[in-house]
Amino acid sequence: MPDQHSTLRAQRRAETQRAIQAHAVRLFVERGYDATTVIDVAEAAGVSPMTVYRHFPTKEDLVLVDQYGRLLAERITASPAARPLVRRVGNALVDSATALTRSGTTGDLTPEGRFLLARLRLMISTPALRAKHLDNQYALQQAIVGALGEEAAEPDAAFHAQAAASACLAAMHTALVRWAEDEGRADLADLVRKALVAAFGDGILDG
Amino acid sequence: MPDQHSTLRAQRRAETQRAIQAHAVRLFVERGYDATTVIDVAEAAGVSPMTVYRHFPTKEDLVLVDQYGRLLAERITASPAARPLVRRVGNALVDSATALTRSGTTGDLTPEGRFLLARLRLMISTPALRAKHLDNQYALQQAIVGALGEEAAEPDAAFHAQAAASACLAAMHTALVRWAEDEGRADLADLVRKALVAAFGDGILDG
DNA sequence: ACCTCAGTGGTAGTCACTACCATGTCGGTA
DNA sequence: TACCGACATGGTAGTGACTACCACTGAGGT
Repeated sequence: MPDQHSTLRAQRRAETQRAIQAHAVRLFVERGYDATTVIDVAEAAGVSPMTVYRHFPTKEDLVLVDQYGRLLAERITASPAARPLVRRVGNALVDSATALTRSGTTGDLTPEGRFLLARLRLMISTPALRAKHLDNQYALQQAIVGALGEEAAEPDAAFHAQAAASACLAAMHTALVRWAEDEGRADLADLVRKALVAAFGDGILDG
Repeated sequence: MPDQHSTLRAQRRAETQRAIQAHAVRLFVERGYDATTVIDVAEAAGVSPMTVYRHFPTKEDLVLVDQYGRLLAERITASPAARPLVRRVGNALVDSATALTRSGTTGDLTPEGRFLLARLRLMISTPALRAKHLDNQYALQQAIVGALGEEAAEPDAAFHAQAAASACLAAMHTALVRWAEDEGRADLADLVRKALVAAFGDGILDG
């Protein structure tokens, strides 16, 4: 069974990766990003420095790598193409925020939410992380615009698409920063909704 | 005359800095950013590597440092505070674009415009430069929002201000990218105007 | 003539990251 | 059961960005 083979390997690999990232973020929070070397992270995780680099191409990726960016992009491209772009993006943002931070029953932060909060604080306060994070967001913006296809072929349409996509992502970013400053007490999905309404008016939201 | 003293010193320093940056950008364009070391730049400029670092804190700043960011910020904060933010920012962007790229009489690109074009292409194509450039833009956004003072104290107003400022800067960025892709043939101020209109409608522009 | 100090150069070191090769170990196969 | 292959990992040696510390020089101002 080659399926099970690769599956087990992948699980093993994913677990190692998760452990390395968890130790990295913990150390970065405790000692600061710049004051922590990749060797420190490797020792804490019980692996060699080379293994760290095998799982994370750069030190920044120890904080920035997550599944949510790809998940968000999939969610956006999977939404009905007939609807306006800002609604598609807006709903994907709100849905993701809800799923990621609160458990439905208790309303408390999920462990993933707490981890995201720690990573966000690092991203906001550390210049190197902030810069690369913004570049990732810009790449997502280009992916969103690219998903429009020929719709954005002419200059004017392209300007519109870039403006709409960047405004969506800026709204998300503003909401994330506010959420992090608030220590995660506010509801992230709510903040995203408010930021989107502030940028585009009430029309974006469903229901 | 302590004035002349510091003035002459500053001129000397500024000239060295300009020469280093010119050689750096030329080499980056010729050989590529990653394939060019700071030592290469230092040798080309006829100075020691340490002198390069004295004038530019990081290798990225060899491409990113310019006076226009500060100039733009001053222009924005100097504009009448009574007017809407997007109009203030928009007019400052259009004015700066006009001043920086075309001579009034011939309509050709100024040397500064050609230099800006080369730097822009590097910023767009090199990940490290793009990331730090986006972080600089984000810092400018925060400065713009900060210039609003208590106007943006409440959450809702802050969301509005962040959304407006980021949309302005995204419009500028879109125009700059389009201008660079067009090899500088189009009129930058025109592109900025079109991007602003695409984002906000006709209302932003004066006259 | 002397002093000051900004601008510059040298040396040695840290750290992120890479290329190349060796090892082990686990899953599938004869 | 004995073997094989492939992937995850470890080691070594290097490059390049960047810093800390100290020394020199030359152009002001007294």
